[in-house]
Amino acid sequence: MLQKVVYAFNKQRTYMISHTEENYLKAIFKLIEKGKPSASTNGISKKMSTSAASVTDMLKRLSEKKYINYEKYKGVTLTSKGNKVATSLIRKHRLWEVFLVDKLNFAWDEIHDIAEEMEHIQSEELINRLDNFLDHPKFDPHGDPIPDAEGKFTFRHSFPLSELSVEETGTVVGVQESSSPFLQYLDKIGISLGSTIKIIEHFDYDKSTKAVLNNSNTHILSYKVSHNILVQKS
Amino acid sequence: MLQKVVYAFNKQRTYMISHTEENYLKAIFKLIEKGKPSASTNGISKKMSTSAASVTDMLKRLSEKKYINYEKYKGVTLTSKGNKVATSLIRKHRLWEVFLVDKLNFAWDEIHDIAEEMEHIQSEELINRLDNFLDHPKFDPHGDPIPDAEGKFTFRHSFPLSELSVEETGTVVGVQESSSPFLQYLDKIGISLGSTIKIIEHFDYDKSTKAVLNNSNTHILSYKVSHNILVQKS
DNA sequence: AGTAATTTTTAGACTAGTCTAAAAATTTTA
DNA sequence: TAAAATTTTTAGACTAGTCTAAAAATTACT
Repeated sequence: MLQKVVYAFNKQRTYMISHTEENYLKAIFKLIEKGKPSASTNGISKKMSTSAASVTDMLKRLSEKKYINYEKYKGVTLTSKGNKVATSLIRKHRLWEVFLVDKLNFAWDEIHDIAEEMEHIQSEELINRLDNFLDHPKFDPHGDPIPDAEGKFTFRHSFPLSELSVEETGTVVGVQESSSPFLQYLDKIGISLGSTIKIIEHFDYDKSTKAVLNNSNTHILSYKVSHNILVQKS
Repeated sequence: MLQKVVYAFNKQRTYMISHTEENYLKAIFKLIEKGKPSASTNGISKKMSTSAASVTDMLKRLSEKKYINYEKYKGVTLTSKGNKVATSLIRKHRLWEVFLVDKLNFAWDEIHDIAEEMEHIQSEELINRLDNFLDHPKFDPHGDPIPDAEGKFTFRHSFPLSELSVEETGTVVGVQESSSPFLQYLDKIGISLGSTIKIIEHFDYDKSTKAVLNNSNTHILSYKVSHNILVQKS
């Protein structure tokens, strides 16, 4: 009984958000970002590679701590407190990615896992100095927007290459997937941020696309590829 | 029973050293570094701010995993495997400290806690690129040597200012304590790495020292201060 | 609307790390 | 060298995070 009291005291005294809690909040943020009004237990479970039971456990904790709005069997949304944590984590992640590419010359397919660890370093001062050191970048090496210290994202209209019309030319401004195999494939065929792509033809049969890259080579791109490349009309 | 088997399997499959285990190894390294032949449970407990019981628990685990040589009631030493982990951690810590000061312009009293988190980022490639980016520094902002990728430290003969003889002049090459209050005190009286200090007198009574800093101001330094400043004869 | 399928939650177990209190071993001291 | 002091270990509890299996709730489908 005495022990219980002591533990309760320590809990209050040393209260801090854990890496795991942060990761769950980021996962929820990303699920909702994709347009859905709320995140489901199974959706979070998939994104986090944990069991649904673990997710339910964590949702209870996060709700208790006011990071999320949660009612049993209904989906979850972030409170403004939770949103702040998630946005800050994304800011850190993307700034570190810029650091890794711009300063340490990593390739864009090597940085995700490292940034995944670095985003948990707890120091606002550090991140603001880093932001300054990197000249306040607005987008990371995959073209994703970097929120500012207040959590505001720079909006940029872009859409998948698969939706660009025949005869039109687009400029690559981002990718929807950050996996090494995908990015290495883009490297191999010469696509990077800033590349121009002109659509020759969309094939209905398998949704593949014939396109001219950087005014030189012609390639057939599968739907899986064209759908994950984000462009702006140019 | 079935569960037990599954857990054992996962344990093997996902084996990685934890942050906590790393921190204990570093603590043991630092205790032994100070000249003692082995580290005691109480010594580790003090350095880690955990109970002696927790230390004993951890020693069993670390021994099981071959990071330390441990016999009940005897002190512990690091195996070469454990030494490698500790040295690598110190390398990471000190390189990040250089980054924080040289690139992000932090003061030397603000960096310890941040580096304490950054040292756990797991990527040899990252550290080697960082080392390169920083031009292979041999000492960190507190004057401590940075081991190279093979774990070798650059040796430099230095000793506490309190042991410098009267009339002799020394150059500050390091500090034995990294706490903010101590480093800020040094800032205030104008002592940094490279400063010169000439001893005027050592007072036996309280072991304080009268000295001339950088050929200008004369100060009385307490033993606590002079003992934590490392110098070379100049 | 009622059953089937799916999703979510609960129950209970496990690990890594932590603690306090008490027991055991070692070291110090008279 | 025997008692006292100190150190170390054990015993048992607690939290955060994880799991599987089973129960409960919701959604989908005749």
